[in-house]
Amino acid sequence: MAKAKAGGIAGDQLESIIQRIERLEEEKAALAGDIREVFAEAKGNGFDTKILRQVLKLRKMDKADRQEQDAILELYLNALGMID
Amino acid sequence: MAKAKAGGIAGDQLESIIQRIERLEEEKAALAGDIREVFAEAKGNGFDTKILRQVLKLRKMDKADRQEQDAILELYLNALGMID
Amino acid sequence: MAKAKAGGIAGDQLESIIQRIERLEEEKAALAGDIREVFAEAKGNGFDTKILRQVLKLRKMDKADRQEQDAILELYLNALGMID
Amino acid sequence: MAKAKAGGIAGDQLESIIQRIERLEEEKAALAGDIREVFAEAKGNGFDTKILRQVLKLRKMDKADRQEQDAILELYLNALGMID
DNA sequence: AACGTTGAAATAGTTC
DNA sequence: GAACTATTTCAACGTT
Repeated sequence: MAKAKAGGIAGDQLESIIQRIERLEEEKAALAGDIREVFAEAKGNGFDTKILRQVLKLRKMDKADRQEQDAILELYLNALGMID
Repeated sequence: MAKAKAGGIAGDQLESIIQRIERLEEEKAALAGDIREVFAEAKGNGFDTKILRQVLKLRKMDKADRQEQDAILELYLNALGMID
Repeated sequence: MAKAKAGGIAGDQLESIIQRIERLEEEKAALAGDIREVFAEAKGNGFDTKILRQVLKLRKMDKADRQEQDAILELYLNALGMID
Repeated sequence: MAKAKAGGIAGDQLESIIQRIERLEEEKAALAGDIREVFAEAKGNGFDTKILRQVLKLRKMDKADRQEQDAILELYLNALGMID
């Protein structure tokens, strides 16, 4: 009900939420721009961006894979009553 | 060898590039997390996140095309129980 | 009215497209149901669905990882002028 | 040991479960591919896939809530150049 | 039964 | 402008 009338508290809250998110998204977009620049620079130095992306992707997957391995190990140990 | 760099100086460069990008992506991911938090908080305060996203989207489009603004506004007012 | 000038070729085509997709989606939904059943049955036999899902996920990631590895290898070989 | 099955008969069961699910998921993925093809074909015939998806979505909702139908209809007719 | 989490689907953006 | 990739959105699942 608090939010029933416009211009009320809910209106202020809404405005605040929107602004905070828009601010964060600006920063995020700026970082995306920085990343693009690094790629462009790398390309200028003769690196193949496609390969670069593939390397990055693989490293990310490896990391995720390791985390999965740990998670499943823990899950099994847990199921066997060996931890927790 | 100019094209497909490997080893030596190029190896150092490659490492640097990878690290810089991974660092920037971490920061980007952190911001994405912050944004998620704001949404979660808003939700906790009774806002409908789906509609919030529509509002954000519309505001972004605005610079280019304001046409759907009335529709989304009505949608949001409706969600807030301000109009039937 | 809809197909207003309906009866036109576009109307027929549209109808056909919609129906084909809806049919395929029904089949897809049926498969999703089958999968759910297998999980339920497994659970009934004492298996932990969470672990099951984790195993499935890991197997999928392993496969994807292998594909990535192949892709990057090819990319490198290509960059070195060793294939194609 | 009943809870956390491993080895022997349970191992066979586990393998069977995993295989059945992976098989079903393959079929599901194949259907998703078929659907994508239909969309691609429709696109080739001049249909707007985005609007097609909206139509599908609306038809699905219909059983529960027909409210937005008019809007999407106008949208689609417009896309087909039948109005405005 | 709502909540957060996670996986799939869709859209947007980028590159060639 | 077509294909590919990245991001965002949506829906399902398990959890509390």
